[in-house]
Amino acid sequence: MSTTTATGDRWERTGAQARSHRTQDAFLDAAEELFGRDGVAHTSVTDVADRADRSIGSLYHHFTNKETLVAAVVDRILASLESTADRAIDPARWAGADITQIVRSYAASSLELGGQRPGSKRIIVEVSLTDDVTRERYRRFREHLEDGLTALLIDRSDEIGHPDPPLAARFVIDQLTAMLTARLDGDTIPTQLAERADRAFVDEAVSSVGSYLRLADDA
Amino acid sequence: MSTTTATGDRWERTGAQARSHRTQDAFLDAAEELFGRDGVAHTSVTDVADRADRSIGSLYHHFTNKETLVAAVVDRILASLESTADRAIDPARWAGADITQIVRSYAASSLELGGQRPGSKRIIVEVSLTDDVTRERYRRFREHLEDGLTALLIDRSDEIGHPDPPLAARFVIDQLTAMLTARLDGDTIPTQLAERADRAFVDEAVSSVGSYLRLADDA
DNA sequence: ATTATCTATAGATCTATAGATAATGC
DNA sequence: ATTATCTATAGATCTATAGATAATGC
Repeated sequence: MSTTTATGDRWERTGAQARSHRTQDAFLDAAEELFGRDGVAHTSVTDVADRADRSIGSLYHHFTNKETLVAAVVDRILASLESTADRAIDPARWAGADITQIVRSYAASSLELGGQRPGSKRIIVEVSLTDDVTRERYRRFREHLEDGLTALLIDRSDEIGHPDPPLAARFVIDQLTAMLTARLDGDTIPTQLAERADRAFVDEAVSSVGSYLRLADDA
Repeated sequence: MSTTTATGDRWERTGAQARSHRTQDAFLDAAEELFGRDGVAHTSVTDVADRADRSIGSLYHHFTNKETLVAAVVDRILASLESTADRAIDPARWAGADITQIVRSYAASSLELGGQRPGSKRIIVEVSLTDDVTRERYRRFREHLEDGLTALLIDRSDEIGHPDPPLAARFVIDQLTAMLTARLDGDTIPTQLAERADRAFVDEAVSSVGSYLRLADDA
C-alpha cells in the first residue's frame, strides 16, 4: 500500500526506489511552500499535488493522509532547527569568545536563517495550535536553545557587572529572543524593529544587552 | 433578506428588533470564543450556531456569509484595541508622570488586558494571513500605539542619559513590546519570560529599560 | 515481479439557501 | 405586517480510495 508508516503519529521514510525518494521530497517541498505561504488549513492536498507536478493518487501512495504529510513537513523543519541549535550552543565552538561576540553571532545568524525560510515558523505555530506533540517538541527546542545560550553567558560571569549574573543572563537571552522573534515575524509585528536594517538592529540589540549586563568593557 | 451589509467588505449592524441585537451579539461572542480557541479555519459556521444556541438559518439571516461574520468579529476586537490605545497614549493622562511610571503602567496593563482575552490576537493574526485590510489595520494600530508611547518618552528627554534620546526611546518601546508579545503568546514562546510571575517580569523589564536609557535616578 | 503513478470518483464535510413557522411591535 | 427563527437540503469543496497503466530494477 503506502510506503510511509505512522510511528506514534510520526512519520518515517521507507521508500525503496530512487524515484520514490525524489517524489517524496517534491511533495514535501511543495507542501512546505504552500503551507508556509497560505497556511496548512487553507492548502488542500490537491494544491500540494499540483504544485509538486504529480497526481493526488501518488501523494496518497506516499502519505497515509493529510495529517501524515503535515507531520512529515513539521518533522523536517524541526529536525533542521534542532541540529542548528545544537551546533550554536556547543561550548567548544565558543572557546575564547566573549559575551558580545556570542550575542552578536546569535542575533545575526537567527536573522539570516529566519529570513531564508519565513514560512517555517508559521507552519509550526499553526500545527501547534491543534497538535500537542508538535507544540511540546517546539517548546523543548526553544528551551534547549535558550538554556544553552544562557549557560554560555553564565560561564562568562566574570564579564558581567550586574549583581545577579545568572538572572541577568537568563533575562537578556529572553529579551533578545523576543526581539528577534518580533523582527522575524515581520507581518505580525512590523514596527520600527522590522524597518531598521539588520546590521543596525543587531548593533543596537548588542549595545542594549551590554548596558543591561554592565559588561566589563562598558563600564 | 439580511440585516447586515458589507460596506467595502466591512461590516455594519442594521438590526431592527431588540431580539436581533441580542442574537447578533450571541453569534459574535460564540464566534470569537471558537475562533480564538480552535482557529477560524477549523471552526465551521455550524459550530458557531450550535455554540450560540441558535440555528444556522438564523446565522445567515444576520450575516451574509462566513467572511462577513469573521469581519464582524475582527472589527469588534480591533475597535476595542484602538480605543484602549487612544486612552493609553493620551499625553493629558500622563501629565506629571515620569518614564518609569509610564513604562511600568504600559507593561502591567498590557499583560492584564492580553491575559483576559488570549484568543483575540490569534484571531487577528490568522485573519491577517489572507485579508489585506485586516493586516493593514492591525499594523496601523500597533504603529499608532508605539508612536504614541515613543512620543511620551521623547517628551521626557531630560530624564534620558542615553546620547540619542529619540533613537533610544524608539528602541526601548520596540523592545518592551517584543517582550510583552512573547510573554502573552504563551504557547508560542513559552520560555522563562512566560514562567516568571507577572510582577517580577514587569520589575525586571522596567529595570532593563532604565539601564538602557540611563535614566536620571539610575546613574 | 514489484513499486510508483495516473484518472476517475466515492464519501465526508462545510457553506449557503429555500420555504415554512414563530415572535415582535406598530 | 414585518422581522426573526427553524428545519431540511442543495451545492461546493475537500479528503481519500479503487482500479487500471507505466516505470523500475533484479
